[in-house]
Amino acid sequence: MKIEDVIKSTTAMSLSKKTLLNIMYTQNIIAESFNEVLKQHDLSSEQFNVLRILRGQKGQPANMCVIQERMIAKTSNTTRLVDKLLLKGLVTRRICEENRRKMEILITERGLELLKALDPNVEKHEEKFSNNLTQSQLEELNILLEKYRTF
Amino acid sequence: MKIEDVIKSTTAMSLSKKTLLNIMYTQNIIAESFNEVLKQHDLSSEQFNVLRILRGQKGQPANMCVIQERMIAKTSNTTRLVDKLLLKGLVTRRICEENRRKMEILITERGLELLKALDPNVEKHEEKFSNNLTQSQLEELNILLEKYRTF
DNA sequence: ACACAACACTTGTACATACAAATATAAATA
DNA sequence: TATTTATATTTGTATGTACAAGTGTTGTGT
Repeated sequence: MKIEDVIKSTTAMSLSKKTLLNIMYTQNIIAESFNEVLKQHDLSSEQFNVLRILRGQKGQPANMCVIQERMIAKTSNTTRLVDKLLLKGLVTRRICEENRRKMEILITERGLELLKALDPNVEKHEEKFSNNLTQSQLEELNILLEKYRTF
Repeated sequence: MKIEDVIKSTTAMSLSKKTLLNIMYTQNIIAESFNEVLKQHDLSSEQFNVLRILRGQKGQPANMCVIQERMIAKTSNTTRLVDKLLLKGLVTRRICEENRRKMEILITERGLELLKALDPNVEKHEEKFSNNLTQSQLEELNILLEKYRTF
């Protein structure tokens, strides 16, 4: 479906605007699909993101700054996301003794199990969109997006 | 900046995942830039979107369904967005007499003036990102995104 | 040692989203 | 006509985001 049809635009629009809307809308479609995957496990995509980062630490605790800088949405409120994960028993949080300003966040066994259960569906979700493009088209898309961002 | 550096990824990831993250992140950058443009006028991007749709009606009232289906984020809560715009005097709302279930939303003179004042900045915002790509690269990007969405 | 800035994180408030349930009106059907 | 179904919109609750202000801890300069 062309982006013009998506927003039922009647008048012509510039290529710049069209491209921008196309990216915004595509992200929206991806996000909705991802939420669908996570819904059955009562997890938001942002909570999943935090868990994914913590698993990547491989046993090492992560403090709030580290989580923050690895998030895709850099302005997420990490404190509140971790609060929610704590309530669900998916992470632990304790004060870092070397620097009492910092927090040490760790993913629990239960958190790891949840991610493991989600893995196949997450992968399916990621590949679903790429299926209609060849490897070189995907590479081209990545290059174009990266260029688009650098102004 | 490559997407791997953005999320400080240490391990390799599939091209599918990389592409998906690239789109998500690019949207985030666009959204932040747009908020910057709107902030000085105390408008959120979603509120702007509603106003933009209403201007497109060219004097014809729009009901909630029409607004909803033209939004980029299809799950926005239109009622509350219109509530906010009403408080600011940027739109009017009245019950449609032909079908009392429907609402007739119209942009006010003040709303039109606000959009007019924003137009140059919005256009600058849209073109800022496209500047590093040629026309044919932009067209290619649009084609790839559209393909990416259709699975 | 003391004052002060910098850092790491939390909290408050307003706004927006996601989803389900509720309300009101119109259309369809028996 | 009465009942049911569909349509259009609103409302409630939980979650997340944006931004600014607040709290506690550490580092720096005098």
